Amino acid sequence: MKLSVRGEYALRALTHLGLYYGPEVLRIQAIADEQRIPKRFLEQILNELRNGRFVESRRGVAGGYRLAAPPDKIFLAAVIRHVEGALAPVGCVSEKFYEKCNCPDESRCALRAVMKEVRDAIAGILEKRTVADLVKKAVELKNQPMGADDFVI
Amino acid sequence: MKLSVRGEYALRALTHLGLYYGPEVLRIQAIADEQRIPKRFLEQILNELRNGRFVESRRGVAGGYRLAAPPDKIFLAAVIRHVEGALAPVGCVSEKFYEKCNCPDESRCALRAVMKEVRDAIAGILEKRTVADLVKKAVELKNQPMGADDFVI
DNA sequence: GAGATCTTGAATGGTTTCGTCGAGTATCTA
DNA sequence: TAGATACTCGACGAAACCATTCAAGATCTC
Repeated sequence: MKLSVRGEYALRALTHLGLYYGPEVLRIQAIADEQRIPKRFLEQILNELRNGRFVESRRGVAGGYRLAAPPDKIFLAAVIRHVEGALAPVGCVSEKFYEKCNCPDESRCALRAVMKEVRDAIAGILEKRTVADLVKKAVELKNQPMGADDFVI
Repeated sequence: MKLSVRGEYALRALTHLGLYYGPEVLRIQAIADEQRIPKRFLEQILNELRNGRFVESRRGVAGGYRLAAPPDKIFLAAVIRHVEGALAPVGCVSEKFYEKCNCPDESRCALRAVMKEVRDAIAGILEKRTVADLVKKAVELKNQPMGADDFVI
């Protein structure tokens, strides 16, 4: 039940932009270098995020991207839905990207109930979390000494 | 963040087998017909479930499949992990199918914390739910009148 | 022994994913 | 105004994956 690489890159790029949130823009090359994301692929992803109004861009010599809203207004659920579609593990319990499944009788599908539970749990987390949370965490982690083992939540 | 069709078919087949749990076996054709799953594909899936010891089989004229354990001992998390791998949305927070990601510094990855939260939520549900829960739900839904609207959890 | 059904390993075609490319457009600076 | 830089758009390609199928063999019951 994987988040796509595209989705992951989108979130990492937004986190990076969140770290530098302000009037200035960051160049794609800079984000790509820092986050080790292929530049041309990142171009495509940022363009899509611009379409979703998560970022805004400026062309030209001093061009680049920046967040289109404050980090605490950009919910992770919205980003993931925009970039890759439903959060729900099966289409028929998706509230925003409903897709009929092929089971014989959807109104009698036992699996649906459990999958709705999973969908609600995922949405419950991602609809609360924002880019600000990621930024805060990134700053925390940046400031902790090297060599720390796996952190715990 | 989709469950694959394979994973879904596996769970539906197990639910069906759970409905008829007992010493007798069900033929693949019967499960396929009832659940509208392509027979040859289902053969492959059941074989994999047999490898994971979720079902057992008997060959020959009276051949077929049945659950290898009581329905309330077959956890959905175990099934999904067997059939399609990690529950976690990103490999680097998977506890059972760890995969390094490509971010620059995993120990400083802000996204990991949120994705671990999501992983824990998904696992929290699926490690509690069993095939017995699906069977119980299936029986409930079967016994309710036609025409009922979307059920609620 | 025939027929029915599982078993194994491989194959196929379509789709998706990840990533790239070329050319165009816009903007800024010298 | 020209050149440089960076965004924008639409398309492309390889690889991987997914959903599904196939052929032949093994097993079991009647």
